[in-house]
Amino acid sequence: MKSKYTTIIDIARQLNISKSTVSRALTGHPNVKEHTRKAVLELAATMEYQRNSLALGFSKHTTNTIGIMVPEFMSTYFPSVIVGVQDVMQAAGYNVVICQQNESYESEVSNMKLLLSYCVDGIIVSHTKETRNFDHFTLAQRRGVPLVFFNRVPDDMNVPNVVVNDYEAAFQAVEHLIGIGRKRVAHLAGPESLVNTRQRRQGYLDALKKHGIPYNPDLVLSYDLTTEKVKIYMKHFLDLETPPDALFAINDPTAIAAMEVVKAKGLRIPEDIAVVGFSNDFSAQLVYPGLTTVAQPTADIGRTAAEMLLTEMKAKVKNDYTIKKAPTVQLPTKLIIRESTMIKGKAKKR
Amino acid sequence: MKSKYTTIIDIARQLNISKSTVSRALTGHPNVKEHTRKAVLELAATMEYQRNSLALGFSKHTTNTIGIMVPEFMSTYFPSVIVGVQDVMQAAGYNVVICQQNESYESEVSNMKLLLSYCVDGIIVSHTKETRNFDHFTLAQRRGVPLVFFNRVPDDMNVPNVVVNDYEAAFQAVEHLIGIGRKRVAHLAGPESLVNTRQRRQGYLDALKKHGIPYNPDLVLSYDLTTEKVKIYMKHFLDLETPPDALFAINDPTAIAAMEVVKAKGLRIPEDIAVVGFSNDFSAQLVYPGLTTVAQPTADIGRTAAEMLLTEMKAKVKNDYTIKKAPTVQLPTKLIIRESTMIKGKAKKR
DNA sequence: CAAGAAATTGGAACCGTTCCCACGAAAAAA
DNA sequence: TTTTTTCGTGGGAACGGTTCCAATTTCTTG
Repeated sequence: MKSKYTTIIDIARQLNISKSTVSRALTGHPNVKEHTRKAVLELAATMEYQRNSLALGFSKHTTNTIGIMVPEFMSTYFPSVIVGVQDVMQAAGYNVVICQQNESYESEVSNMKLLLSYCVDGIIVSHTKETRNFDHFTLAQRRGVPLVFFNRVPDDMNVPNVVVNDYEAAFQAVEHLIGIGRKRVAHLAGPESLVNTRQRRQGYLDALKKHGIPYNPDLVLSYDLTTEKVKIYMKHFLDLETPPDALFAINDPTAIAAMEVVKAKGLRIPEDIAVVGFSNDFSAQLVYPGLTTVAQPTADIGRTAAEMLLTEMKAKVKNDYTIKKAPTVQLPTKLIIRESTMIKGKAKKR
Repeated sequence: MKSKYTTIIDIARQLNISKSTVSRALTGHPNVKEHTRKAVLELAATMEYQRNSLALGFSKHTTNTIGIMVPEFMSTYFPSVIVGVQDVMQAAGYNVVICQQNESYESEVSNMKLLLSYCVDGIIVSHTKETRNFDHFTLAQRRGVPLVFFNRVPDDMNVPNVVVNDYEAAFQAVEHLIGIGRKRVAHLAGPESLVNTRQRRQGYLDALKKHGIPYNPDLVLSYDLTTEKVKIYMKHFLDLETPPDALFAINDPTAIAAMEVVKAKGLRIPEDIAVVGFSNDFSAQLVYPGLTTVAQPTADIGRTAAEMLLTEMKAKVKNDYTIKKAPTVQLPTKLIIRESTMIKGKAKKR
């Protein structure tokens, strides 16, 4: 009665048998007499025995648990990916613990060390916007803990990852804006540290080029993804001598915050300025007018990343991606056209 | 070189000292010679030593980690509470792992056992809509692991919890609807299993009673919080011989889904039917027209729950809530009035 | 019925860390 | 100088479970 929980030793003592036998009975080892097994299982149930995963993980160095690290989860993007991951992992008998970094590099490093020190069997990661040093990721690899990245992938690391074609999607989005007759397309880009930022901007640039629209540096701003900055930058755009007639935003929260500024200034969307976002957050369909955006298959991204991680974990000999090419899966996106880019007459009634 | 990570034994061997001394040096025990300490810390750094938390937790039966269990996180409510929890817990030096149940009772039970088997030091919980059996919670208590509930609190358990006054908030919300002249206020309630459902409904009923509006059972429906059901029930309301002129919804996603139905039927909000939600999700301000709703101090709820849990964990002698009253904190709500209940003329321009 | 095979069980090692106890050396007090 | 503290260190138990190996029991089979 010294501790509040039951151990196999308690059970062994009560039944007057050895803890080895109790362990065998509980884990379903075949070489246990039916009579004994039944006695053990019954007593375990009445004593509310529950296996101590710490002890087990400690001795076996594997925990049947994976971690998922996301930079934030106030938009629906990451939660929805997580649900996809849990889906596959639960079916495969793994537990999933979630770590949320609040876009803080410090949190990312400490959470990575937390997961490693708890001997998780694998980690799915999308890094923060502050992350420029990837030592904590290579540390995991050196420890033999498989990593799979999604969405935000460190571009100078050769790691398994699941992404969408940001370049192509951005290209299409901007081409759509040009297609409805816009010539002065602004771009609110994300932080330079994210590979998405660079690829989406390249898509933007190349779409302009293809359609013979000269690149105007005044219409492109990188920012840190905070709402205050969107407002400042969007006001700046609108105060230009010849303001933009369209905006391609790095993501939906950016687009929505920008739309607020446009509406506050009394301008009309899409007549005065058309807007396109990215990711098809839940809010994109709610905002007025409905936001045209690039839909990402979020749940599929999660499921695919989970399956990829399962493959990595099952590899008897750990794959060494310093010498061989890491697997990459690219999932399709889809441009969802809503009122924020629908020219008059074509607009759906609401 | 047999295993991929460094242990204190490796360090001890290399320096030709005992593992006890290494342990002391690493944990900052005062009785270690400065020279020795320096040597250990240096070697630990170059060997990338990292403490095995499993071993530590296993021997000390405490892990400096707390768990938080939420039923879902596709709305902004739970993520925002979690951020509040992390805020306080990180400052207090605790790690936070998040478990998401997808509103599944099974997940809840298995995640609870997962957290217990990993010896977390405490758990913050909001239970799923399916949860009717609370054995997995009492199990935690019997193990001596403190629990703090928020939002959804099991009502026949005496447990520390952080809530808002659902009754009062609902009462005010419905009174507001009556105040703008509505007589036929419908209520889309949640599942009977949630205490919020019952309290908000009681607030609804009492507000009607206070203003002499007879209760009409046709205008109240409980449902399971799935989007499909909202559509069916809302259509049902609108097809009544004398349909409602206002709706009080159990939460914002419900209100927003209901608004879709209203708009699809060509009815105007708020002219034909005014709508009030609950919780002030991020989407409440985005939807058109803006949704009147009861704001909850989500981050504060998280912070308060975290502080309450810290108190519970620090209690030398575990509080036994079978004999004494558990602490409860009730935080204030605020009715946010937006276009969905603004009668003509008063409506803000958009 | 005895010998060998198979089934069942007990004993002990192991996993990494902390912590208590003991011991010698050095420092302080007598 | 001798005694008492203090300091720094080493040794070993403990934590809970699995697993290998050996020992014991039970079952086959000649």
